[in-house]
Amino acid sequence: MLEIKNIRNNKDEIILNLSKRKVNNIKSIINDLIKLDDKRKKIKSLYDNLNSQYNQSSKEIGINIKEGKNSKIEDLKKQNSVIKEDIKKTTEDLKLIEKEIFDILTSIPNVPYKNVPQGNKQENNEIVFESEAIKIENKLLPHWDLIKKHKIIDFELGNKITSAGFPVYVNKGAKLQRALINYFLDEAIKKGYTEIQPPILINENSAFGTGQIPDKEGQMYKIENENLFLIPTAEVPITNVYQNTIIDTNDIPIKNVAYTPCFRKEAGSWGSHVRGLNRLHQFDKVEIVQIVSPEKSYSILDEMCNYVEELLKNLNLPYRKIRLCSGDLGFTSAMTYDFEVFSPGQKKWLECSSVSNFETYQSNRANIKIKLENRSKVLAHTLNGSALALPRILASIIENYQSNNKIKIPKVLIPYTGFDEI
RNA sequence: AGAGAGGUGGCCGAGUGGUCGAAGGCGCGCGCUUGGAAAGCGUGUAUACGGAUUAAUCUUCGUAUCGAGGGUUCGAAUCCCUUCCUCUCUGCCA
Repeated sequence: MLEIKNIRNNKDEIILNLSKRKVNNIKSIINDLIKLDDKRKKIKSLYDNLNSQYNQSSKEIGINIKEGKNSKIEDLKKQNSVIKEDIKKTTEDLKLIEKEIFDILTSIPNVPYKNVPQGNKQENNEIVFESEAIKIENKLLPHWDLIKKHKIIDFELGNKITSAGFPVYVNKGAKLQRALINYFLDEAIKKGYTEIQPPILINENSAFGTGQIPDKEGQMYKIENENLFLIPTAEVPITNVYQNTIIDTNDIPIKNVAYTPCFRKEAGSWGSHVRGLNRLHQFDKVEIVQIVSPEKSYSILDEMCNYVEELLKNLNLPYRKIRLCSGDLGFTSAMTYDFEVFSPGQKKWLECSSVSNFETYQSNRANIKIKLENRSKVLAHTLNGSALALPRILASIIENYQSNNKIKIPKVLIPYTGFDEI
């Protein structure tokens, strides 16, 4: 959620950058918002003054009771009963306008960073890097055929015990999955991230804090009668660990990593692009999260991207790095890089990581601040990235490492799998 | 799940209707002291919003907040209701 103060101070810049997104009438929305806020300030002043008067009278009544001046007391009480009516009315007005402002603020997406390319189409995304040596051989099988052939993932079994989109990893498939998780966790720890094992159910407050609700509520599985959601990503619990905290500047940056399963309804998804491991309702992901000071967040975004790239290089998978255009940018993100691995069996790119800077959009909702040396507090910048999401990495490994009747295991994973081929 | 107890500032803890945003202690910051440190002394130490001030921070005044929400009262940390959470005992269970 944007800060109203920031909107007031940098109105033109915000309108300019927000208009890169497909938000209708952004200029008039912002202008109306500022008018509403002006009104709010006036009402707040009135409210404060009335309460001040009321408190003063109440104090005087107390003093008069002690001194036994009964005649004055009745006058003061009468006076207060009049003020009380005004306070009631003003309180209602204040609540109403605060709600109105809040609703507008939560409906505005994050402001794209200045160097986010503008556009609403896929081709407006900027390919920052693309691996060369990509195998395009017709004999290469898609991963769903290889999976069946080698019996490492069973989709029908998942259908039986749950429903579509919940595969069962079997035998070496399960071991490979576990190897990837451990490898990703260990690498992140080497880079200074602290491992966290969070709950995979979150409450409404946490879902609001990172921006899943109200915007993406329909994408999450909700637990009936509990007001809890299954996490769509570890970003939610990990970032919300710091909700309502003021972090000392010496404890910045905060770097956390977590492995969790992730659950997404993916409502409206259908067709060939959901085949095999391409899109699942439950999948595993290792997520890195940083909470940093505002002036450093973009260099940290680069640092996180470099880390993700390093993983992809170590796995020796063809990949590309994409700077998302304004139209593809997530609601809460100011700037996002996507990483895609190549699937030679499908002859297409698969998104396997998304690294984003949310600037203060999440920290304003979740109330995460940094206390600076001079005792002032600023909203922190939050960032997160998949490092990495498993299924498409797995698909890419299976397809890229296929040969004859085998699938080789990437070198870096062998210590984790204990076998070098499937 | 049943019975009981309880939720107060970074932490501990006092406060059962009146000037209480809250005693006292610990911790931490700053200053004095010291060759340096400890001790000692002094002083400061919540958050949000609004006003004044500022480039901004700081500062200052006002308002709100003692788990959350509502109620009683001129006045609520204190009384009442609802709700969430924690602890102890009993039950169940990986």
